[in-house]
Amino acid sequence: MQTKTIDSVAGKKRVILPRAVRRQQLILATMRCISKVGLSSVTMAQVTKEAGLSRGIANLHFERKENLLIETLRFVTDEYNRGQAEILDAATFSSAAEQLAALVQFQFSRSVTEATKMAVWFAFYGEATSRPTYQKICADSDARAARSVRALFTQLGAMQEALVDVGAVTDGYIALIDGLWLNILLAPQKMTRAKAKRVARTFLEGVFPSIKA
Amino acid sequence: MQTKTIDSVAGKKRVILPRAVRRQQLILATMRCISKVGLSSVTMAQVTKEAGLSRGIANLHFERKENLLIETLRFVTDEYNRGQAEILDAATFSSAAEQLAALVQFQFSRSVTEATKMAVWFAFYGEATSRPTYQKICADSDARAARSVRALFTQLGAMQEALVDVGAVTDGYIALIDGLWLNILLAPQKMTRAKAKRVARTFLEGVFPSIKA
Amino acid sequence: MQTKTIDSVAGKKRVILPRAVRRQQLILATMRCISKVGLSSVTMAQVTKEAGLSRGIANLHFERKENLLIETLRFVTDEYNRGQAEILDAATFSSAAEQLAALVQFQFSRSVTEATKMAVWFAFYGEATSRPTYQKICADSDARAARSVRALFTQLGAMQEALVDVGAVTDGYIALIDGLWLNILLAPQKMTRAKAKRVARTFLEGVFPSIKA
Amino acid sequence: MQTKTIDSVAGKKRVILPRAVRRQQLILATMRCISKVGLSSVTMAQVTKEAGLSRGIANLHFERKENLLIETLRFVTDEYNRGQAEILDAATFSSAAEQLAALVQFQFSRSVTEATKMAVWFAFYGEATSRPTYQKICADSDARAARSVRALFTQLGAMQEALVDVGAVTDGYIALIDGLWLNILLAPQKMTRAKAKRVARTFLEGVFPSIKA
DNA sequence: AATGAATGAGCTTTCATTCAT
DNA sequence: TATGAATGAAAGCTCATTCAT
Repeated sequence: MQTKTIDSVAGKKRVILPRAVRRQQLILATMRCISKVGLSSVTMAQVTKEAGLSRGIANLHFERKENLLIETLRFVTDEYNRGQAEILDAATFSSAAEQLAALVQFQFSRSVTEATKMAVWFAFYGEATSRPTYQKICADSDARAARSVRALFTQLGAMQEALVDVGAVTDGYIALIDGLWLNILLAPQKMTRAKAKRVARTFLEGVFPSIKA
Repeated sequence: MQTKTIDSVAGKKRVILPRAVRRQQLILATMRCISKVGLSSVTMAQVTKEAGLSRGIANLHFERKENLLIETLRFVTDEYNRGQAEILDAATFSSAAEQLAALVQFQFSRSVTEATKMAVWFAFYGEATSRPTYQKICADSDARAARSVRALFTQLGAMQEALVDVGAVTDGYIALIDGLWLNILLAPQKMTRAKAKRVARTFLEGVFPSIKA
Repeated sequence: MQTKTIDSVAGKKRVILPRAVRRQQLILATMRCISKVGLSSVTMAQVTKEAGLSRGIANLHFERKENLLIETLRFVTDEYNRGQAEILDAATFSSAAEQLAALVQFQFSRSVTEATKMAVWFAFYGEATSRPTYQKICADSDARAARSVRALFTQLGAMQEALVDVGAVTDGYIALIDGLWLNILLAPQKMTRAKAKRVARTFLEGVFPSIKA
Repeated sequence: MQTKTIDSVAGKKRVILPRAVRRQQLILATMRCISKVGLSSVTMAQVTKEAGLSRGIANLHFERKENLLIETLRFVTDEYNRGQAEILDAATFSSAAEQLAALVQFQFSRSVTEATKMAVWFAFYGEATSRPTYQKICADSDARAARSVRALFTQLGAMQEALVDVGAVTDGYIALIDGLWLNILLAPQKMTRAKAKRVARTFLEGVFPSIKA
């Protein structure tokens, strides 16, 4: 509704902050809104209210709603990719098996699987078919993620007695993770993080028996 | 195709058709629209135009847009569940292994994985978090699908030498299929139906060695 | 996605009228508004209110505000050109001199010089430089008007003893009329229609002495 | 030109210049903008950008957009009136006829008829009906201009054999000039300055035969 | 005096819904 | 039933204006 309400009563002080800070405030608010009302119902008014900022600020920093949404998707994918890279590119692990364990741990960490993020993730997946920009960002992120997983699997495969089809296994693993995330999103009480981790580990142990404790 | 016939019947002025026919015309048009422009951008005008019908007819048959969307989701999930049930409830298979093969075949059949349907499917998944109605329909459908898969897996598990954690395997398989569908949707040229079937079969053969030809 | 709550407040009876009627209602309302508040301040809300119609109807019939404005300009120029053509193309006059008198009479008729129309006319002239579409409509209208005036002047010129530079006279006459209109618009109490007619006639009599009664 | 010097002085950061200089920078920028995009589309952002100044400076020097526009109109009318006065009030001419020639020369000088100025002029005329302030400035300027023209015509009229209706001639001449300016603005390639001067001179020679060379 | 980030009123436009035909 | 003109709430966006720096 249009009524001049409570907001104006508060008589907020005008604060000036760096561009990057404002942008992140808005992106985080956007994530919360998408999670709350869905991508198709988010409005700029909601987002700015959620961020505790004025109506005009989003346009000041992102120009168009579309840009804010794209940056939000980028934020989520970048964050995930950075996290995964930290594990897979790290030299701190004594073995590939250990790295694998860390990967599973990360993929189903509270931070990665928190409802807000999962919701954002799948909200954009759902629109990706019809939005080339979303499509590209998702595809690029997926490809990057897959590449480093494949590298790890190649290492592990070399250690196995039997021949492993690394390509197929990578595809399968990636799909499995995506599917588990979807289940966590849709039925969090049925698919817990612990359960998901167990399923993922079972899959991996089936393929790479050597990693079994 | 059936729709063709229906469409061709539709003339220019005031053709009166059974309620069910009109509803299906609109639902199919909605699916095409969602696939084309995304769930968040579909408009009633688009849908009715796509269906070759008048602006007002959607409200006549569905009352609200929301209802049309819900019915569209129901249409897709029901169709899938009916198809899966046909296979899993059938007495025509000589063995559980054969039934499993048919299941995989079905899940990655052209009909099930066609872009339009996948797009609709994930469009609604993306909104499910924030829409209890979508959530429920998706959850119910998933549960039904999982139940019959689990039944089949239980049968197969009994035939194995080693003990199989049927629950975990079912969860894993369901997740794997969902993930593969997602990949087919997002990168169809990278994840083909053939590849997806191979990945699914590999997963199953890992768990149920007895099904290997 | 847009969701709408159903709250039908008691209101005006919904009347359905032909497209052409609605368009004209809106164009006339636009003219009144331009005259009242100026081209740069007209809003769609004002126009529809002035027309006694709903907020959405202008977009229904003109799609964009810009189109409504263009059609308004067209309406005014067409009406003028039609009126002028009626006089200059008419076979009902016994002499060119008579026709000339009728032209002056028309150009400063109450209908042509009414404040609303003059305001619209010059409002668009003022924007024409920066709007190719306005520019073109104005230029086309002017050219059409000039052509038939020139034809008449050519006839009259042939009847004169001295040589008349018809081109220059036409340009001068057209400019004079435009200037008089401008004065009528800006200072209606100083430049009356009667005065303007006298000035125009004096100009013409200076050039074509034969028309003097 | 003077502005150039001013502009080149303007560096990058916090150059402080006299109030009058800043105001003129902004007024000139406003004129260019009006000519480019039209009065109804000028924004403060555009103007300050055109002037190469910061967003906030216009408000600092003019308080409101409306004031800047009014000052712009004043600038244009004052400049014109000063120029015309220089000629008509001058004691340097040996005859009224010579003065008349100089007036025509001035009125269609490059400086007076340059596109930017003509555009500004008619942009404000177009809005004058609905804006008392514009209306008044235009009317005052017109009256001042008319007064001195009338004085000159009175002189010339006294030198004629036949009786001249000075009032009507002045009105006619003023209207003619306005109309010619309008034509120069709307169709500069059809109505050149030279042509306009010829038309004006022809008008004057018709009224004051004595001025003919 | 000068800057530009921040604000929010108000604009155009979209579109689900209603309803006369 | 069926149509599409009409409605108006609500969305995105613009931009004059304010004000901390």
